[in-house]
Amino acid sequence: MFNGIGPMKEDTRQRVLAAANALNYHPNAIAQSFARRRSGNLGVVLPYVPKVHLFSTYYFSEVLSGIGSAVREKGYDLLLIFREQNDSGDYNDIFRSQKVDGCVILGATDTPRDRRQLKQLEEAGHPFCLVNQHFAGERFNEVDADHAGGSYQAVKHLLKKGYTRIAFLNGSPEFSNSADRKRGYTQAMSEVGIDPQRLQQLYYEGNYSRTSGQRAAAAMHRQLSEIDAVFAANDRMAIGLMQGLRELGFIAGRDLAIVGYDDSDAARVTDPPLTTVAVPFYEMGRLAAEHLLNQIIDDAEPGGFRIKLDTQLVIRDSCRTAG
Amino acid sequence: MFNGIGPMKEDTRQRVLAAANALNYHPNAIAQSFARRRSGNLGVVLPYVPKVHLFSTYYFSEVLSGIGSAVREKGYDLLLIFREQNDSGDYNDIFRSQKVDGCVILGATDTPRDRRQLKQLEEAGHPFCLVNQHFAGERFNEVDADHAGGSYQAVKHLLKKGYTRIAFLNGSPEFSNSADRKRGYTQAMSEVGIDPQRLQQLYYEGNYSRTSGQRAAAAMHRQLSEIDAVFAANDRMAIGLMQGLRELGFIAGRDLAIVGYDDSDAARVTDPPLTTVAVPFYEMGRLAAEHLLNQIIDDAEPGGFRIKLDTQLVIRDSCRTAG
DNA sequence: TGAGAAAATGTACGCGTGTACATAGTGTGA
DNA sequence: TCACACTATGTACACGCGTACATTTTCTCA
Repeated sequence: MFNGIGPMKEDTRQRVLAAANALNYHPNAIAQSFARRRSGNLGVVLPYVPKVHLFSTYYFSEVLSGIGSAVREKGYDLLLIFREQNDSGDYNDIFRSQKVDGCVILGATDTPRDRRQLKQLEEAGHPFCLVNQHFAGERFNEVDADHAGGSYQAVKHLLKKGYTRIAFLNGSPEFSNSADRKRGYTQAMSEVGIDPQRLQQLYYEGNYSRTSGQRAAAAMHRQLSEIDAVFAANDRMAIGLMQGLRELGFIAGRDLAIVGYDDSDAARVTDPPLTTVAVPFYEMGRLAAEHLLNQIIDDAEPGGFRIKLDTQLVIRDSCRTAG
Repeated sequence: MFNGIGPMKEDTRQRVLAAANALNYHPNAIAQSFARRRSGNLGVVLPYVPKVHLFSTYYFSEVLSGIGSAVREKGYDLLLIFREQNDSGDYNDIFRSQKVDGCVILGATDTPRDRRQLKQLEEAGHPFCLVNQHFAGERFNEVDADHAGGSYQAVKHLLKKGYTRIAFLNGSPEFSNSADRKRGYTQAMSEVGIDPQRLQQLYYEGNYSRTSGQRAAAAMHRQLSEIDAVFAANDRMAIGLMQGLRELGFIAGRDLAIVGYDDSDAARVTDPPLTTVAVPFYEMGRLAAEHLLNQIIDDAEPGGFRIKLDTQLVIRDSCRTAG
């Protein structure tokens, strides 16, 4: 009735609208969904660990806002789906009940399990899009950021300032962007002739949490004489690291340089303010939802889409030591 | 068919289940919603200012996680609804399309406009619950925290440490919790005999953003000789204030004491760490969704519910000056 | 063993919309 | 003016499930 298919006499149109108004008629979205066999919902999948709240609030809320903005413009609604890690159920469950027409997936990991499940989704023809995650060898829809480039910039900056003994505190390796950052770091370091074996000594690993950064401080402390800078894979770890080191008597920005990653709100409020790499999370969410909905609604983007946005170094005081 | 109404022979039950499995049958959630005239969705309304991302990430993501946890347990889904401030459309629009059976409303303001719209919702019989907001004189469902008490504790703590010239940096007055905090502050100050007129001189107002805290620093600077402590209505403003003051040469925790509010992640990472008031946001979200769903699903809680949780002072270094 | 009650199962209809198709209307050119 | 094409409007059915109610079976107690 209001589907706008076929032209209509303007007069009739007005009369109907008036009547609808008079009767206080409002189309029932569920009945519409039912009839056109489409939910009008876009799912957003978030990793969910019971009791542990979102591990990176900044990242998720930015992406979510971006998705929300795109979704609103397309007249879709946004269904939030928390996915438990231990879930025996796979991504397909999300689509089974047909409550969503497509999914933006956040926090997918490049593990055999997730890979398999995503492949199943693809084979079942369910539209989805990965954000901030790249699956090499697959043709999944994805919106990623150039983390290799961002890391390269960050490390290059440290090198330019004269630091050479640059440790790398990476996050969980199951995320593709961890590998990306490692690549950027390695490239920058290799270019100035630092050999791979040395790089191994400079490598630390956390899990992107502040606590893991703090823990790394202790480990780093043992070889602190051989380190004059640290590049951390996200701001939270960088901040934890700063705190941990401070407790051991080492001040970031004075005794050694620290660079973070994400340019989260927190990076501005630390002491000293954190040099970091800005990632356009909002825009990434927006683009992911936009393109995915194009695909769903208009059958556009037949080949799918793989977008990679630029990152940008933001220089603050945490890398301004004597060096 | 699978509604579980009426008993069934166990044998039949098994056979049907087996068949369903064999045919890879999955009930269609939309058809179910349609038939039982219930969406199975709980809406969560977030204030949305285009281009400006969520103004208090910590608060929203905590509440959202809590809601998510309750919703999951009840077999409901979570529909995110961004509400533009200038929206001519009212809260009723959310229910018109019947995509949600109820709503948790975040960031409602105690303004005539919002009040009127909420009253309309109530009259229309649409279940909803306010979080972190109290409407005096109404019987709306709500889950609030004891902000008057929290503020009272905070200020009392400062007084006990010997500070008496305590300024109050409040947030936007249209939120009821701003008034609550003011009340707690005023009570604590009055109890030690500080007269109302003096309190007016000590009153500042921001809008809960970090920038507004930073701006307040300039204003405060003019009468800094008469201030030895500041109680800020949230952490973000407290942090902005600390930064602003630092630029003017005044260090929190050394030259004057600062207490924030929320116990957000950021409070732990500032220098010095921020004394603040912890609010159980996660629990609040959880309770709101839980009780609201009880009301919706089981017709429970006939009189509605009004819950108020305790807050707790968390003492860190930002209020440890000479005082 | 039979009648009546209770439990189990089967059946048909309705929910509110989209859509394909049938029908009525309008316009154009010979 | 008639035939034809094209456009506007009207109609009926399907979507996949819940549910009320009709029907059949089982059970109970006399």
